Amino acid sequence: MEVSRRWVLDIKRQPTVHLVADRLREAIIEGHFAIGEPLNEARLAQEFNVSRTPLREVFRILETERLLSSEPYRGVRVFTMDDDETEEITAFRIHIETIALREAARLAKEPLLADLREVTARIEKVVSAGQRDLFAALDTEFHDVFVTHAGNRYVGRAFDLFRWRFAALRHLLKHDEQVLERSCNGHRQIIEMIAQDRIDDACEILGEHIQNGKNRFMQSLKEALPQK
Amino acid sequence: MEVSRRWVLDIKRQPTVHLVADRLREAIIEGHFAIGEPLNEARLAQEFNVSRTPLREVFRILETERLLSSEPYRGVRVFTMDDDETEEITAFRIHIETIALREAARLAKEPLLADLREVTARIEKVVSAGQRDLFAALDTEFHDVFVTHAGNRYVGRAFDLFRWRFAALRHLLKHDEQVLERSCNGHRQIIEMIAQDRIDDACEILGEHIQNGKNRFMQSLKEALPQK
DNA sequence: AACTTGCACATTGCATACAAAAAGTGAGCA
DNA sequence: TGCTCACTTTTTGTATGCAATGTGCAAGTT
Repeated sequence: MEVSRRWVLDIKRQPTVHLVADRLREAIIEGHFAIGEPLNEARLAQEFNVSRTPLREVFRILETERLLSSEPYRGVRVFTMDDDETEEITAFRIHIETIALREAARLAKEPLLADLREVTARIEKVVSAGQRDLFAALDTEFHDVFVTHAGNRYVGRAFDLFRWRFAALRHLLKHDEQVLERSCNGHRQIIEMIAQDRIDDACEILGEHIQNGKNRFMQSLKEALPQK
Repeated sequence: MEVSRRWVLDIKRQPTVHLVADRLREAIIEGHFAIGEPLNEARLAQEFNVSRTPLREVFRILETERLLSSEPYRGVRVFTMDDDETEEITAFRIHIETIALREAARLAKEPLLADLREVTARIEKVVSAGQRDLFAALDTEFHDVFVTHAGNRYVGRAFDLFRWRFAALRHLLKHDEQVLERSCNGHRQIIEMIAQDRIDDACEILGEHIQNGKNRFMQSLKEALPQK
């Protein structure tokens, strides 16, 4: 059995479905489509230089990930979120991130703190340089740190239930100086609380931090959805 | 808008992908395939009386739901779980069900209790009749009650991350009288604690209840996986 | 004018055909 | 026996064509 050298050959061609799925997911996250925008199979297939068959498989994947929604014989469109869902996703996000924070602090406190500080340093550099457009991506990174140290794949998958949506929506947000400053403050406080083993306090602040973003999201969503 | 009579026309044909996806998912859950069993596209398509094209879309859906895993050019197979994953899924399940219990008790205590009691009554009837094979499905129902009353779609989706797997695996479990009795006891205690607004205690018992099942699952999985 | 009806066109759903990769087979050889 | 290598068979991956469904528009009716 030639399994021993398998890794050598792993440059092998990936089926187009994976490639296209990754590219389309990224395109959605990067905001290249509007919220709720319908996607035309034939046209999109042509743009990706593939046939409709693999593209349809991609649609089913992203549909299951809830980045797309579909109706029979009417095609797929980019996800949307109403106010109810925004409330629910926020409540859920607080739950999951709290779990991740607690687990990460319990299992790997020092690596966690190191990574949080590293990301925070980059954030502050960006903020003080006035590059507000870069903030959102880094903020996402900050929150990702908790999951990566929580050491539980299912927590990661639960995270994925909202991560893509927030990633996609963050392009709608406008950050002013005040918001950025408050957000950075939150990050600093969370790190401090973890360092002092005041985990309950850290979770409390994390929850408020997430909650703070919610209303701004809801506002941005309304502006992005003129329909009805 | 003619939405008022929409139900009249709702007999319209569902695309086969949905139908096949539901049937295949159910087949996996009902244990018609072995853990890790490879699925042959052409053969399965023939059995479902569809072509390979829609079946492949179904594969992508169930793959994203993690009921199937796939390797390029080597097809898909039914999921498996190693010990690590069993640990992680159990820890995660406790987290999510605890969240669901708390939210349900907060938002809809009385309907929650009513449903829990109703399911419990059916469970006890089945147990006292010695129909042990029906127990697992009803136990799943018991746990579902928390989610349905938690009023948060994302909690439901997080639940789905492990629900299908447990549903599929429960067919591997053998229940003896003692285990069933202990399980019923757990249910009764949980209901009692919720009724008395002792939510922390209820969560504690729920956690132990779930944890109890873990080792039996791990044992059953080992027996079902002779490979290596 | 508002509201249906019929029809052409656009788009999705599915089956088939072909291409590409993996798995199986067996002869040849040490 | 155990190994390699060429070849065949099987299986997966992708493209194309046709059928089924939805959409838009214009003519006809009240």
